[in-house]
Amino acid sequence: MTDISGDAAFLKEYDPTAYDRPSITVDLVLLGMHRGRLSALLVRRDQAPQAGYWALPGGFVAMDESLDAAAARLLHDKAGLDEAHLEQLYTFGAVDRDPRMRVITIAYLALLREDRMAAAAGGGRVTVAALEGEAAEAVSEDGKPLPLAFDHQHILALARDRLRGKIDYSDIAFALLPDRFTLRALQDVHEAVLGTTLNKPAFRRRMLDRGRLVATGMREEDASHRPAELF
Amino acid sequence: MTDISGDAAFLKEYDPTAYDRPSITVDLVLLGMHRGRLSALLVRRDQAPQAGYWALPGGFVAMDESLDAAAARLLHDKAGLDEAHLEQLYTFGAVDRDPRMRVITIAYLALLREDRMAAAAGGGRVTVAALEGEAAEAVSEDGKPLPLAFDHQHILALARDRLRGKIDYSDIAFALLPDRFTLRALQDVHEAVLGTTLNKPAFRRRMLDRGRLVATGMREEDASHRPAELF
DNA sequence: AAAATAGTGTCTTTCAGACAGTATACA
DNA sequence: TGTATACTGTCTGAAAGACACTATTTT
Repeated sequence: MTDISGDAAFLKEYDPTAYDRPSITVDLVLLGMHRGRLSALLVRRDQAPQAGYWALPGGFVAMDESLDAAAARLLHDKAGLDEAHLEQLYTFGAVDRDPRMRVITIAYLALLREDRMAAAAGGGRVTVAALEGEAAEAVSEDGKPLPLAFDHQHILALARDRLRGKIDYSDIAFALLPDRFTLRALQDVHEAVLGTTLNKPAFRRRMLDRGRLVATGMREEDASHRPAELF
Repeated sequence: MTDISGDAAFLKEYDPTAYDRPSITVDLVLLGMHRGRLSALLVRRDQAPQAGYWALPGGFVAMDESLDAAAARLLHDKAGLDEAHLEQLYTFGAVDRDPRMRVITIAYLALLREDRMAAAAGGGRVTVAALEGEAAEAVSEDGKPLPLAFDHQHILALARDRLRGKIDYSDIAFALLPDRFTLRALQDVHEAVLGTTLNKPAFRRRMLDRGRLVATGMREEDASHRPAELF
């Protein structure tokens, strides 16, 4: 053992064009609230492999753009959004994950506000699927399970798990809500993401003690009572 | 907006060989305890760009191996190890991170036991560097800072942060210790990783209550008292 | 007035930090 | 016997869950 080093630096000096190289894509997991549930934006494939299956929107990485830039470009092109929480999720590189050729994809997690999700819901090849159960299975609005292409079901589950892991120590929940929202709405988002039910007073205390929320004096306009609004 | 889909599926039907593609490598961040401090294994570059600088061991991903397989192969070739904690860390894809060509690297975090770190320490082009401070700067055994090649300093810092984030809710600390160890040794590892000092009774309680440790009746052989051994 | 939901007060449990104490090895 | 370290008991304070209560709107 301890044969460290040796040939890597050597190989790196070779003419790069002499090697076969995998194709590199970026896939986006666009998550947001829709009809009270955590949902994802999916595109129906209409081409050769896995036609009819649903896939994450994605595209190739250009030679002159970084991975983050490629993800931002795709977010703009596919969802018309320039501002959204966007973070790298995980890189998937199984040899046969795409039957046509070797494709390595860097998955990005993007969080959308509810109105953006609703705006995209209508289109024919685009759908908004609720994520259900431990495997984050995609389910259409009328309750039917949607079959996912390639390893995208797996990617979806990982994105949901990442969101679950980060939601209660980071600010990402705010990315799923409009500028002003009620504490009840914030708690609904947490509950939908975690798939649990939370204690109301404890939730209020935690959120307010954290100091990230700012009370606007304004009230909600609706049926029953009216809550103070917060950043 | 909502122009989702459209050209990505279209592009994917093109002949893949028609596109330029980045080179794909896997880099390993090999972390372990050494002389009581969290340390990393580094290799000195002796070739053209950044010769003399220190780098993470790495290599190209073959067309017929997955990313995980490539990381495992590199771990075997470079450190002679077949069993170690190995997990994907992050993918780095800045356009100019390597001056020679476009290289995207998938960084993996590998955790080594202390004896493995010590075994590798001797070699000429290989060193074991302690990680210091907020930026996880690499420092040689005689206290000199080691300049890192490319964006490897950044990768190192991210690996250390990942370790910090996971150490107290996962079992990864055990990957840094031999099969049997004392609670004091386990606490030392936690403190070295976190860069803090921990409360002893509270630490004991947490670890024992977790139920992952199993007491062997055996005792340490040393100077003062002797602790029960675990896991 | 009734219903519904926002918002609060308080009790209890849990758990971490702090500190002091006891136990067992070696010199 | 003295020193060093493993190990434990207990107090205190912070925070979460549970539950009941008050407040303010609409119908």
